[in-house]
Amino acid sequence: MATIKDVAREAGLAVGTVSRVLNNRGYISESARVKVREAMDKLDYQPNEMARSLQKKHSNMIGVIVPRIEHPYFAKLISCLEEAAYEQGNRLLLLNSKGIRDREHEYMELCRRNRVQGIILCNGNLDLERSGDINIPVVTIERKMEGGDASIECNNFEGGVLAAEHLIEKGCRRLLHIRGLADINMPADQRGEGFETACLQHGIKPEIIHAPLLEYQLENPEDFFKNSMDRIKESDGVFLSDDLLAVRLMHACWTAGIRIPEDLKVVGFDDVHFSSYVTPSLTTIRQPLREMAGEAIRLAGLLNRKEPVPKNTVFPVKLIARESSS
Amino acid sequence: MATIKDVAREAGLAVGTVSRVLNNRGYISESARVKVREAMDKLDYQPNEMARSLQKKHSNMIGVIVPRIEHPYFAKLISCLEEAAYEQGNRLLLLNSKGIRDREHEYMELCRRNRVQGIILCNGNLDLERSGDINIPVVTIERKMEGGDASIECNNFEGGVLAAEHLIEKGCRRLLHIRGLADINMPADQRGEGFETACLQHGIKPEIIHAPLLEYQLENPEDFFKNSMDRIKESDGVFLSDDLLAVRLMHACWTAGIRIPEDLKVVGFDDVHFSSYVTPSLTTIRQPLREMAGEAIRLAGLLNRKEPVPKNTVFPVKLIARESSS
DNA sequence: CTGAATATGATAATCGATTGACATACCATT
DNA sequence: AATGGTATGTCAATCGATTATCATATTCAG
Repeated sequence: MATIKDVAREAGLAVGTVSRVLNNRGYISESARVKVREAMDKLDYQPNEMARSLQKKHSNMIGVIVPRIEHPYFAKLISCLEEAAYEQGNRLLLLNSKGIRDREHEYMELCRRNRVQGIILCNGNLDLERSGDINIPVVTIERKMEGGDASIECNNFEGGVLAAEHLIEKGCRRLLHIRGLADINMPADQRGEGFETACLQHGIKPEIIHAPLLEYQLENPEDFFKNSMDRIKESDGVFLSDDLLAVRLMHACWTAGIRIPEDLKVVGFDDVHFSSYVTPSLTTIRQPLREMAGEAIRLAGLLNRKEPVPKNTVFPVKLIARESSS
Repeated sequence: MATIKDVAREAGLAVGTVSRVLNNRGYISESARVKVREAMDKLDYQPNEMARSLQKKHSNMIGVIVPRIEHPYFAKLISCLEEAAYEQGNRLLLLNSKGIRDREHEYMELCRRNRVQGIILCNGNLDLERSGDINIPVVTIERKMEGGDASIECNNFEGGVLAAEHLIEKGCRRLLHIRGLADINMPADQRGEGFETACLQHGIKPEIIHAPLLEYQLENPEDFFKNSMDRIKESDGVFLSDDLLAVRLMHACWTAGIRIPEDLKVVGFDDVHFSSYVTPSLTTIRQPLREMAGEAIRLAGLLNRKEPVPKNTVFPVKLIARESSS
């Protein structure tokens, strides 16, 4: 493949001049620009990013570590991150930790080996002390981590409040909250807190069911709903901590003959891809993922340039009313 | 960050020896190995992959270009690709073309700039001639491309046949096929061919509706199903060219009071994440994505080493019977 | 006409690792 | 004692770009 020297020779210019054209630095005449561009086209030249990164001491990549690519929430998040990275001239090095601690740690080191500009860490389980000495900016999304440089989350508490108020407004009085049980303290736990708080303010004491999750999914959906069905039947409005859980509940209700929304109104959280087209379509709390992803990438860039950034940014959420609570 | 020289100094060895330990090449004593490992740990050394890639003339990355990350089919595919890449020591450079021709082409060049080992091209629209002179292996998945070095697909035709036979076996006689209309000739078109062929063999002439797609999704679902509802009502079994389409059909049927599976049996294609838990759960044709992804990564590696590979590999499909056709 | 601004060339160092050539040891065998 | 395998050191080139320095040449304004 052609190198910058080939381009210089072809254009009849010095290597330094070509480099200045490429990086738009110093004095360059229009004629030089044209000559370089023509030579590049003729030789089908693409600058070697490896060499550039080596010289610049960092690549143009951003490492993204998620626990599950296929999960619709993460799929959406990755999509937003890719778009944001593209806009800011960065690339995504996508790494799937599968919630495996060792894998997550291994991927952090891999990011260092590749001299990424920053690491976006989504949820996951990484313990703090092991990654304390990483000298690459770490931005977390929807996850607490003391070792991180910046964290981004949505207003989970407010989301719970919105869900409660919506259900109450729709006439529900026997409220239930089903929350996924993660192994460490996550910002998402605040969803339930907000829900409870709002319920109590309206004089309602909600039921709460903890659902054991494995890699962000129910371990055994059939058993879980079978065991919980009595309590579900006693309620007329339920808020689930994520849309995946909500859709599974709706399926269990369909099987059990509980009609949604007539018998039971359902509100989820996240507003993932399928939420708008499942049957019935799902009322949910939407996280502004596009904005959150954009901010994460932006902060990673700022941190890379040693500029100060806010330690924690909270984005507003919005209730999207659909059929499941109409 | 520590360099190989620092490690050599710390271990009291020469740079060459350290390099040989790192790359497991030539003669190395156990004591040298230990000393190097200890020095690496002490200095928290991570080899600079940029420097390595520059020297080796290719990175350890594989570029993956998809038209939509968030689409559940691609999310699953990306997940499988990441896993396969991990197993073979490669990383994923994830690029979302959004079906935009220029973006896809831009991303191909970006892959060249990053000296990726290979490019996995999923569906998408890239025209052939523009990428003919790419000197990086290109493996396509579910997509025809003359310029590609290898293509991988599932047995789409057979999938259509399985769908038809399943519906007929379940007692359906008024069969319908709704297919997404892509702008170029894709392997997925064979799904409909297989369906038709099998129907005709059983003496049934299926109805066919073409659904206009935009970026692998219905442009206007409400209008589409409103306009098609009469023909849908006349049938008792429908095969859709993908699960996303199938779920939207099920929603439209729910709205229109058509019961699934009692009034209409539904079969989709792909077996994406939600297919097993939507209401009702969706009978579908499963592509062996894990195997297809593994093969794609494997072929990219072989091609990179100039080894011969099969030009086209077709994987078997399997019908997964669920509630929507029971 | 002179000095400043503009434009480019030539050259070399640098980023961090790989690799090969060559030299030099220390062991075992035979 | 000679031979050959094992283990390592030294040194230098290389990958492809960036960047700084210094030199040179042109152009233009005052």
